[in-house]
Amino acid sequence: MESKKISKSVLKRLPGYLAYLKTMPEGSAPHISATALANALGMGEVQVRKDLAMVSDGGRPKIGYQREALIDDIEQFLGYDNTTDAILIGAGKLGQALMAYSGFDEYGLNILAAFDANPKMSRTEEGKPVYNVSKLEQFCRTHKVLMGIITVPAEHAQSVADQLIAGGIKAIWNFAPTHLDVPPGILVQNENMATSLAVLSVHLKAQIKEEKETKK
Amino acid sequence: MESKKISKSVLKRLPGYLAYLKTMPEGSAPHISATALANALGMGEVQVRKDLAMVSDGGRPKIGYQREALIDDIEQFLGYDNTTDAILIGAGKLGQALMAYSGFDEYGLNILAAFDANPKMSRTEEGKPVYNVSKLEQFCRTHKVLMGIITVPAEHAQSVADQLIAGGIKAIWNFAPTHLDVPPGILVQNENMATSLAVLSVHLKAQIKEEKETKK
DNA sequence: AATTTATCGATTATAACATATCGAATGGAT
DNA sequence: ATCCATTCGATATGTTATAATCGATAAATT
Repeated sequence: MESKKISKSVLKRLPGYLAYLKTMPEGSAPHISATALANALGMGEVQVRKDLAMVSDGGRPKIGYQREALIDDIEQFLGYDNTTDAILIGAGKLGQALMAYSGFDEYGLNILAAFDANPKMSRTEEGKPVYNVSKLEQFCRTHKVLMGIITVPAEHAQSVADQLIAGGIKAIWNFAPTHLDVPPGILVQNENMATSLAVLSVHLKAQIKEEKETKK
Repeated sequence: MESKKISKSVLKRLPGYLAYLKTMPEGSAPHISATALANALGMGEVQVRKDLAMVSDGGRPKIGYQREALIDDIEQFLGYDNTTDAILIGAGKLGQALMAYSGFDEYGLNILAAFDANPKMSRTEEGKPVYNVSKLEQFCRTHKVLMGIITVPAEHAQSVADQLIAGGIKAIWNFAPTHLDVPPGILVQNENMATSLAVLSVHLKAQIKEEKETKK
C-alpha cells in the first residue's frame, strides 16, 4: 500500500474521513465499515473503499475497519505523525488569525515564527517571534525550514516566494490571490478564496434563475 | 455562450485569469492572446483558449482578446458585477479576519453582519453589527440573505448550518473542518485547510524521501 | 455444519478531463 | 495585392477519475 502514486483527489478526501473518524463518540463500536462512512459523509461507498484501501489494509468483511488503526494509518500516510516546521510571512489580520489557530499541531504543522515588512510587535499573542522580512532567507537556511505560508498582499507575494525558495523552501502555502512562478520541484498550494467564491457565486446565480423560472 | 453547463474545473481557473488581467499594468497593450496568458500563468494554451471561449466571444485571430472586454465578460459570468449579501457566523479570530478583509467587495460579496454565541462587542472594527446567534434565522428571512459563512468550531457547525437553511440560505461557505449534511439544492463550499495541508504534507514527505535516495 | 448476509477487494466500464493536432481567419509585412 | 505569421476555434486522441459489477471472505444464524 505504502505510497507509490496517489491521486490528488484521493488526497483531498482523506482529511474528511479522518475528521469524521476522530469526532466519533467514545462509546461507539470499535469497528466501522466503508459503507457506513460513505453514508455518513454522503459519498459513494465504492469510492470510500478504494480510498481506504490506498492507505490501509485492515479491512475485514462483515466487520469493517478498526477505527483506531484506520486513524493511525491515515495520519501516518498524511504525515501528521511527525511534525514539519513552517514559517509565516505577512503578520496582517489573516496571518495573525492563522498563527492563533491552535489546531495546526494536530496536523503535524509547527509554525516557528512570523515575518513582516513592518513588524508592529516582536512577538505574537501566542509568544511566537516576529522578525523583519530581511531575516527571511537566513532563517530558512539555519533552521532548515521546508514550508512557507504566504499571507502578504498580492503584489509582494512573488518576491516573498523567491526569497523562500532561495532559502531552500520546498512547499509554499499561498493565501495571496495571485499566481506564483516557481521552479519545478517546488509545490505551491493555493488557498484562493476567490475560486471558492466563484463556485458559490455561480451556483447562487443559477439558483436564483431557476427560482424565477419555476415561478412562471 | 451564456451559461448552459460549465465544469467546475473551468470555474476554478477563471478567477486566476481575472486576477492576472487586472494586475496588468495600465500601459500595456489593449489586447492579449490566450497564448500569452497561458505562458504567464504556466498552463497549456489550449486549455486557456477553451476556458475563455466559454465566457467570451471577443477573441480575434492575430489580435487576441480585448483586455477590458474580457475582464467584463469574466466578471459578469462569475456574478461579480452584482453584489450578493452574506452573513458570517462565528466572530472568532478567523471570522474577524474575514470581516476585516476588504477585498470581498471586489468579488461582489457584501457581508451584512456577524453572529456569535457570545458576542464580545456590538460592532466589529469595521462597524459591522454583531448579533447574538439566536437572531440568526429571523435575520436571514427579513433580509433575504442567500449566503452564510461559517467560522465556528467544528462541533457547532452543523447546528449553525441547520439554522441557516431554516432561514432560507442557499449557499454555505464552510470554514469549519467538518462535513455538513444539507438537503439537495444547497451548496456547501468547504474551505478546508486540512485538505490543503494534506497535499503539502505528502509532497514534503515525498520530497524528503527523494532527497535521501539521491544521496545514497 | 450449512446457509445467509454483509462487507471487502479486484475488475471492468463509463465519463470527465486535459492534451495534441489541424484547419480557418485575420492583420501586418513585402 | 499577395504572402506570411499568428491566433482562434474545432476535432480527435490519450489519460485520469469516477461509477458499476462481480466474486471472495468472514461472521452470524439456524
